[in-house]
Amino acid sequence: MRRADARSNRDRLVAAAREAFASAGLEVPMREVARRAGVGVATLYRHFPTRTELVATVLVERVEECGVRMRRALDDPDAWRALSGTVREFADRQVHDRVLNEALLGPSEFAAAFQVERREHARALDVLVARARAAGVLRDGVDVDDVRAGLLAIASLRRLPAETSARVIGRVAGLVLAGIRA
Amino acid sequence: MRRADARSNRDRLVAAAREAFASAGLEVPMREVARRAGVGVATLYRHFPTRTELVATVLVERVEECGVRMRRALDDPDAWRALSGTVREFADRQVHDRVLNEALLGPSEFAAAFQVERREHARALDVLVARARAAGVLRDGVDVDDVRAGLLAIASLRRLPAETSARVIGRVAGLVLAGIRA
DNA sequence: TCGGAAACGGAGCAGCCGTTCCGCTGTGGG
DNA sequence: CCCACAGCGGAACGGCTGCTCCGTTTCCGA
Repeated sequence: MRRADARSNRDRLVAAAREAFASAGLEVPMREVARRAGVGVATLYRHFPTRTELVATVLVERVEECGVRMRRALDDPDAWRALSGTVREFADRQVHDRVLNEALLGPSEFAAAFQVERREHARALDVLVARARAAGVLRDGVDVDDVRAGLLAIASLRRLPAETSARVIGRVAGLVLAGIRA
Repeated sequence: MRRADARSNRDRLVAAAREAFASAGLEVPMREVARRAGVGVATLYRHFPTRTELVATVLVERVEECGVRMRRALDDPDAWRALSGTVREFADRQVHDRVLNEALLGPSEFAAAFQVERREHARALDVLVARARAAGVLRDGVDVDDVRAGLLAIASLRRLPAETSARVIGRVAGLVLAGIRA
């Protein structure tokens, strides 16, 4: 990538991929990403030798963003607000960016690229749930696996058509929160 | 289908399709269904001109079975037991037969073939929820759309790998029930 | 028994997909 | 300014899918 045009094409590809993934899901054809970026498929493949690498590249930035929010939640002194806010943010992301959670939950082919982040995320969730339980705001018997199952359920609603998914996801998030609260 | 061998092949195809759909999901290739039935693809296509018709044929029997259970729930004098039992049965079906709910919920390509059943199902759920609310066992503000969203969430967990889905679905069902109960 | 229609099997078609090849283009160091 | 070569576009490949065509086999009534 010694030439300036190559770098600019790379940037346009990443931007096009981010946009395409967010709006059409992770399974948009490579041709479509190239088309949106206004380049040929060969150019796309020169910068990202496989589909997986393109997805991983787009996802790292989102995952980092996500880590920031998690750390902010950990700083919240109100244990219930921290946990419920995390669940709601997660649901929101599902609505506006149908891609991200695939990297953090679910046995996705991209999971391998984010092992470290996934573990960090899981540990943060452990802490949030433990603190909520210590604060007595959780229903008896609820554990972190329940919360994780709830998040997974929200995440798997991503495949619904966009018009209905926002409404359904919102309701499910409310149900999950009501279901774990004391 | 004037010949006996044709009828027997048809039966074998339906059996193979039911088995294949239940274990591998609705998207198994037609070739694979034909292979399991021990016939050629042309035979499969002669009996079921499109993939959709095959799926619909396999699903009707399940859907009817489902209607029976719904009617049984409507007869239950205990409103909470009727509703929660329905949710749990729904979750169970998701675990053991990853196909059925696609026909009853969700904007699937097969929805059209089951309009009547879907409407009946929806009305029965309306009644179950209305009775549960009248009995005072529902949390304030919970309506039938919340329950439907919960069912949809359970249904969309179907794509998880079989080992984990049973556990996750069970937990989500518990969460949903806890989330709607007073 | 026998012959024609019914039913069959599997190669083949069209249309997706991710990925690669290769001849041309246009950038930028000398 | 100029031309080597990094970088490009898009046709093409291989592999998947749902679905069709057609030569061959098999049933079954007369």
